[in-house]
Amino acid sequence: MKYADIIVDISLEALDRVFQYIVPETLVSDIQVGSQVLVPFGKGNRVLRGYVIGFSEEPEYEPDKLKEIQSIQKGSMVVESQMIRLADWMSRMYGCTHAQSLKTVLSVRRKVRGGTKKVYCLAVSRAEAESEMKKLAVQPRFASRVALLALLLDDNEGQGISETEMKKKVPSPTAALRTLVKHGWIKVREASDYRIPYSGAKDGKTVHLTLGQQQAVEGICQDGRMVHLLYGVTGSGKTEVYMQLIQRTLASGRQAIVLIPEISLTYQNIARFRQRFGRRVSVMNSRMSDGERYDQYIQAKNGEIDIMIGPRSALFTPFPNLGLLIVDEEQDGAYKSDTTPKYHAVDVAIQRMEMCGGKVVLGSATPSVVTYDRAMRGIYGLHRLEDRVAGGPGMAKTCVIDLREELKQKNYSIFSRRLQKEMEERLERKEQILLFLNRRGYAGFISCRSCGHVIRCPHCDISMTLHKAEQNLLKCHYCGMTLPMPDKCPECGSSYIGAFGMGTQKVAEMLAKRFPQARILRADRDSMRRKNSSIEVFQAFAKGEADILVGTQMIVKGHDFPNVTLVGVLAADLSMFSGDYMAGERTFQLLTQAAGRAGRGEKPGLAVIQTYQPEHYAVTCAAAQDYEAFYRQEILYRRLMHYPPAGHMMAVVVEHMDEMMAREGAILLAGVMADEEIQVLPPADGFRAKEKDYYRKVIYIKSNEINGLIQCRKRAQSLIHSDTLFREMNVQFDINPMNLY
DNA sequence: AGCACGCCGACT
DNA sequence: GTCGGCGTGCTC
Repeated sequence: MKYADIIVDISLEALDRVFQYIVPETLVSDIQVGSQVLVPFGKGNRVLRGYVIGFSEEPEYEPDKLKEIQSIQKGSMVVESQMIRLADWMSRMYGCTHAQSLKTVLSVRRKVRGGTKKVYCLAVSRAEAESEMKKLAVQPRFASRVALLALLLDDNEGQGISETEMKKKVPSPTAALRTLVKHGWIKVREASDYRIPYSGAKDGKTVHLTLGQQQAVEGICQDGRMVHLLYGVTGSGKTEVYMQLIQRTLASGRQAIVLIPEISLTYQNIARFRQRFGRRVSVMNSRMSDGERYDQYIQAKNGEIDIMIGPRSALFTPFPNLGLLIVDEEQDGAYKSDTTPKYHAVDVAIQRMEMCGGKVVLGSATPSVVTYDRAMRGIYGLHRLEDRVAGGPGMAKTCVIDLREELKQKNYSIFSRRLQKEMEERLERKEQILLFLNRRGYAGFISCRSCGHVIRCPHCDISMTLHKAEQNLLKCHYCGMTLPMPDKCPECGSSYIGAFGMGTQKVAEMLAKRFPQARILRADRDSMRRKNSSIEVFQAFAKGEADILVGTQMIVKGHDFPNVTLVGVLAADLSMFSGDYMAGERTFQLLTQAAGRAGRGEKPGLAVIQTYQPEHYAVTCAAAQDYEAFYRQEILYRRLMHYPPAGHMMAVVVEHMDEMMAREGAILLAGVMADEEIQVLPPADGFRAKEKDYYRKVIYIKSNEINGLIQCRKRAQSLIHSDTLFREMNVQFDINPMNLY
């Protein structure tokens, strides 16, 4: 006997779980995951729409209570079916439950369905209602009805009251509402709360593509491969290529999704999309409420829009015939979800398009090593936009400053002499300066100020981090290896060795001391707590209300500042030794982006990169703006160490209130996961070993095949479910992690 | 959400 | 006794 796991009517929160049904013999050959079926449900066996999410051979519920599936909806797979198959894939890939992946993919399930909500209002005149109320008030058993009528008489200004509002004032109004409606005293009305869509006009102007842009568009359309990398520097006109591709997609009756890392980032570009495609475009952002997002999904499903622009979650827009999925700035870390399921938007995008037969276009000026490797191996199509569009900004000059040399020259300041000189010039000429502190992923690594040497784990070849709490031990957080903190540099014997650290606040203070005449603005997490203050600070700086803007990565990803002609990277080392295998890639990307911030206007720009390791390829290649050279170096390291794309990795994060328990759990898990095909590193302390009373152990696993990781995760999960030791334990799995745990 | 079951007070 | 109102809990 075959049984199917089915979820019914996805718009209902209360029914958000799996029900098992018998698959009748006649349907066995037709049914599959994602199939839409009709099933009898509840006491009255009313027929509901359901979706198949899986099968089993054994009943997991009292067999005599199981009902049979009534029928399968034939014909084309509707959007929901596609999305459910996608969720099913995510569950298997990322090891989460169906409930978790369905919540992500179907994203918004509201208490009230369909963008409208039910409200109650009087069906009779106020006078009639009042007399009825007085009649009922004589008997205490009508208390609920009296209260409800009073409520409706009280604040009814014609808009009605929803049941949830009533629940706040009357204990349980459902039954009383039922009788009142039945007797005709009150009625139900559907109140629409559709958002007003954007109503802008198209400009309808024709655009002339450069030769490179034309070749990219034709190449992507004619090439049989599904995934394409559009590789071009900022200002090379990727957006125009996107728009052409979208236009063709729409012309063939299909829809398109454009993913962008963050909404503020490409504000200008969104305006361009709107001008071009008018009201067929919808824009989603991460600050939107579930309700607003739901309305957009409904519009997409109903064919009222055909283009969705937005962050990660826009990936799940239920377009019925999606033909194109663009991921702009595909290397951006924001595409990796930090909550379960920890999916990567690029991978899910590819999976979704495989299911509906469309194309994926990944755009970037500094592609991720994984993506570029696939393009180099011919798995993805590769299209280069070599030239900058005429009239656009020129390339900034770069210069690398060796901070070891500054130390030798007795300059102990955090600003090199060259940077100071350039800053003075800019201040005099009334041009603006960006000072960038790349603290992203920063962990306290140990380096020598004198020779630049950084202490790395002998096994994992990543920089080790200092744990002051434990007698100054150095730890590798991949394999857990520890070393004593040396008092002299093992390379050159200098005693100028120590933890590297610097804060934006400290920089701002030193800046004020050195340049008392300059007006300084700060932009980092701490100074940006208030919701809109980042926009305010950026706008103030753009208007010229300050001379220097000091900040973290947000300033290199922020707006264009045409009057900025100098960008200073205070210590490239901060991101270069962050203690994971992606440190080099991240540094190269940040430095390239920082350099790109200088000279966006007509004036020539300069980027000054300060570092203790000027010979590191992430620095030299970024300074030369040479992505190819960087890739060639980086891929060697990845292959040598079997890091992605040469292999796959999984982080298993184990958290418990008690450190011994966390350790024991991690050891047990590492034990069941071990296998000849894969390499399980010994459990190590997390990068943040303790957080909010929870101790954190991390196990890293490497495997050439992703299936190896999925298999060993399955073994770990069945241990977690069977052993009571894991009851109080929080265990998370992350395939190809991008952050430190 | 919708449906039924069971409890409770009032009424032919 | 039985009828209708009302609260509660379940739906494979």
